Amino acid sequence: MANFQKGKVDIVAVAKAAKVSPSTVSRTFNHPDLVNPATRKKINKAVQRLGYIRNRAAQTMHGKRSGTIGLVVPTINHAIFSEVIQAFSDSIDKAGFSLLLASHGYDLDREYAMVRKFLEHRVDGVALVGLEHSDATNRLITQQKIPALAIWNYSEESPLPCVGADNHLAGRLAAEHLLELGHRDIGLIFPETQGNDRAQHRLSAVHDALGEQGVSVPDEHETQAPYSVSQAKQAALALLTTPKRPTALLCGNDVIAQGALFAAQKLGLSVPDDLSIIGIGDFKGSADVEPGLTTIRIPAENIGALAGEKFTDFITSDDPEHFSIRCDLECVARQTTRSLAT
Amino acid sequence: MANFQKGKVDIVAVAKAAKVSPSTVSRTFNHPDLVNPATRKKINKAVQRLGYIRNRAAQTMHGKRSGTIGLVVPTINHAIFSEVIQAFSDSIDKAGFSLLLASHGYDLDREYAMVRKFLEHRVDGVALVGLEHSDATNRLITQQKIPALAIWNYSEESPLPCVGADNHLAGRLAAEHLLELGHRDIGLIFPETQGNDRAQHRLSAVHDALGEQGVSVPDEHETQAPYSVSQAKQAALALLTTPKRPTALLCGNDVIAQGALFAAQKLGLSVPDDLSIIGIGDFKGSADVEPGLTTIRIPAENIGALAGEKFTDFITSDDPEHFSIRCDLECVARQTTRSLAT
DNA sequence: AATAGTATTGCAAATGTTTTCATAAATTTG
DNA sequence: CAAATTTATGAAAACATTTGCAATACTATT
Repeated sequence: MANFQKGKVDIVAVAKAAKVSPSTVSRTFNHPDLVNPATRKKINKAVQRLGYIRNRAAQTMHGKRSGTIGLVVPTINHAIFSEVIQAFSDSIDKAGFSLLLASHGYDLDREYAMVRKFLEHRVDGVALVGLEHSDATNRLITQQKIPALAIWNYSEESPLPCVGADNHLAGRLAAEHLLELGHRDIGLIFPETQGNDRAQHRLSAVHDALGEQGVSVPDEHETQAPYSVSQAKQAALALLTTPKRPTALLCGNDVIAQGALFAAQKLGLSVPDDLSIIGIGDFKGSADVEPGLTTIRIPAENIGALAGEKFTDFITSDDPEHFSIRCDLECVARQTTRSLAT
Repeated sequence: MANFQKGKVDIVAVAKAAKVSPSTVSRTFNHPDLVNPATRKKINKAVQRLGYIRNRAAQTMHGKRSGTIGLVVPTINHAIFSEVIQAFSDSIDKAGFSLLLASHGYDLDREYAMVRKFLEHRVDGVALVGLEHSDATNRLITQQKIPALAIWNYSEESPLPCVGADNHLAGRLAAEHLLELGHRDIGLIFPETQGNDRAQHRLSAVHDALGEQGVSVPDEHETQAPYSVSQAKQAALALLTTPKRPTALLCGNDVIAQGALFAAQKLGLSVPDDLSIIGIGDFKGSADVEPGLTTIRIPAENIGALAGEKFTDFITSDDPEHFSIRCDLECVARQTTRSLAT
């Protein structure tokens, strides 16, 4: 039972089955208050019986919203972003939107391609991670007048509305924490900053903060590692076996910090007695490592949820007003850092 | 420059600008070989100048594929699935498809709702995680004749084509590894199995394998924890402080195993000397923990990539043929397990 | 009971594309 | 050079909806 013969079930099939006009069926969905309750019941029964499912493509063509939001992230499978995606997804789902997701692997040209693809699907908005995008992308967004949003980063100068944290501040907080604890020989492990403004902002702020206290980082104590525990571990192993080992490691994010922690353990160094380690991010799990990782907490869930909420508001509002939100950062001192002053 | 006045740019605007008919513009996109190269050039120039972007909604309405595939996962932000999502996304992207993503938090009714939502968007296929779905979902899929695929699990009896690993086997392999090492007092930490056939299959296979060797697990050595490092750590702490501590812990997955590892470290137990720990999954990072986690490797990337490839093939093929693929498992012995036989 | 509303429904046009069919132009063939 | 192909283009119908407008039926008012 259900699903009539082979034919497609569209709104006119339903109309026929309920002995009304297609317009009335359409109205039952879109303006139920305009149709007689009795008729509505008939129609719903027909819908049920035929297994009719609305066709958003047809609606979209008509100028209605598509009900989709495109999100383009650097990568999906790094703890960093998967939390934001989850929160964002849940949040827009509440407002009835579906998520189109794509990743570009830190390649801004691919990011452009993804945004284009989403525009073909007539998404109601595009959310991007970070503030650094190709000119082509920016042009595309303004030209097509598509609602756009930058997630994860916050900056006053952002051309796009944004919801996120100030990465300069994140870097500064991390540096200041170590400085306060008396560290002067500080090693730095950051990812490639090209096309990654998060990392870039953090790193430059770290240098600024250290510089203000007259601390400089020798070249052999500053190294690069991608956001991968194993590669960060390798990089940290190299750094920690240089002649004059630093007393603290400041890492571009928690994944790297975790790698550094494992490297230290591998070398038999006691953390935090022989070496302090601080990360940035406070990802799921950072609290649970042994010892618990000291880090600058970036509220990923908050950011994702807030971004989704504000963005859908923006999209559905008649007179949308611009917004940008700076989410608060916090230094979470756990067990991987300690004061040198003893 | 570019973007003419305020008006919408559609295919007829382009046609007008290039002084051809809309049909020709459409053909330029869909069957370029049928149109004169000179005309094509004119049209492309017009497209460029007007900033025209094709409208897939209109195409879809016409019966063309929407170019989207819906993927419904339990959660996005657990390492378990984020890797599969990443690989699947990349894989279908190569075939020109976009990913609609949703999560249901292990609630099969929400899964149904998500699938429905995707059908409204006229996705070209739906991929689900696992083999256990609500009747409503199964009915919906067959009724609507939508290509569907189960990812992550493999089973002969699956009503849906599937690409994944045999979780029974995974559980069995883990149990056998511990048995071979001589362990008889084995603790089990698994997530709630309700609505999670992966966990359920693994757990029942573990019991079977242990039972075959006459090993049984006392109630106080079998506990539940969700896929969360911190909660697993709590559960493990409780389990490890029972009067007669087991010599080995078999964990439902690597996240739990990692939590167990941290718990052991917190209690001052040496792994693997005082306690062996084995996980299931081999997630990113499992190799890098200190000590490296012994686990049953489930090739998430492979599964995601293969699933995407086969599924898009299936969808685009004229005479699609059914497929199901069982991905190989492997016991990766690292440093968290050791033999009791000394 | 006639008038003015109001509630309910249907008709038809519009949305942006693709594709079939027909036509015109160019090219090949005998 | 005429006939037969082939190539290139356009006209129009079709796809599944929504919505403004018009028509009808019903209710309330005097």
